Amino acid sequence: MNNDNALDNELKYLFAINNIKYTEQRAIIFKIFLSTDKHLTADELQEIIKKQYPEKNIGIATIYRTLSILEEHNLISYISFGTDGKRYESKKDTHHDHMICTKCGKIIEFFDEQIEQKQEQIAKENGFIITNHTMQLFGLCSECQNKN
Amino acid sequence: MNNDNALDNELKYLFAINNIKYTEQRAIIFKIFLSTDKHLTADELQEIIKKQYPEKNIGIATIYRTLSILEEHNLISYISFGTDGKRYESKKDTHHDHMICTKCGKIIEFFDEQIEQKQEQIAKENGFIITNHTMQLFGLCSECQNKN
DNA sequence: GTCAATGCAAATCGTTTGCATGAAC
DNA sequence: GTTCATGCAAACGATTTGCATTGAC
Repeated sequence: MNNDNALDNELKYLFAINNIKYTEQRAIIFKIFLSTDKHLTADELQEIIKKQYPEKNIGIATIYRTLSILEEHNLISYISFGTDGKRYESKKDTHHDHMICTKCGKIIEFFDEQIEQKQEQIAKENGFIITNHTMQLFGLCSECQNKN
Repeated sequence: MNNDNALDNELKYLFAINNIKYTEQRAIIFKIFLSTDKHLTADELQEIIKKQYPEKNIGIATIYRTLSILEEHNLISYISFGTDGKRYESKKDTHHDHMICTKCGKIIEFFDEQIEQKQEQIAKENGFIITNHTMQLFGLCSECQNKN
């Protein structure tokens, strides 16, 4: 399809300026992130690939390696909590933090300029340079509060 | 020693009101948390036990089980990032968040009332009830900035 | 005495690595 | 053609589990 070719060319360019060699596997993985707002584990990604590209077989090792590369180049980011592994999301949206429902797993994204500024200020006061940060509020989403 | 007995009795009481059966292993683990401000992994805990209580042998499974129980009852809390496992700390200190140096692993604790209030406000706006939260600023501590 | 906690070893889960093969430039 | 990416299977590290034994009440 034309649209797909156009997108592929965009990806080739994006990868090129990031010094990432273009391969079909990497493009597929990145396109999945562009088309969803979900926070995916490596496993879930592989499931999606099986459904969406049944003729392709992308090994789990390749998925992990690709996720690392995309993350190093700041094209995706991840959140992680407990033992359940990392969940990745595309960085097409601006930075934000997460509220996570401990009952149903729902993730709500939010952003607060004031908190961001405060974080920078606190870091500065401690002679610390922030390269990255995560903030996660755990609790119950409104639906789960009523499900008792 | 008398002091130890007094502490043990306090722990017995603390465990009792939390509905945690008192065992020597659990007491040892909890006492280590009371006597340090470090953020410990299960492994590190076992090492400390080997040194501090050479005559005791506490299995790693017991340590993990105890950590879960103490955490469920809010007597300890943990931070986790990446694949390196959870790091636990006692809750004897008030709530705080963490700055983590990605070079040397140093952890700086901090607390900001304004951020805490903002978090509550944002949660409320989303109909979300916070039970718990973590905020981690990753970057370089002042020493590591100069080590280049 | 009963039932839950422990230690041990085996199992599990997410992730990483070694290696032979295949694709990108 | 050379170099780097892939898929597979084996390795890994943190954590969990099954089970026989021990300890708490």
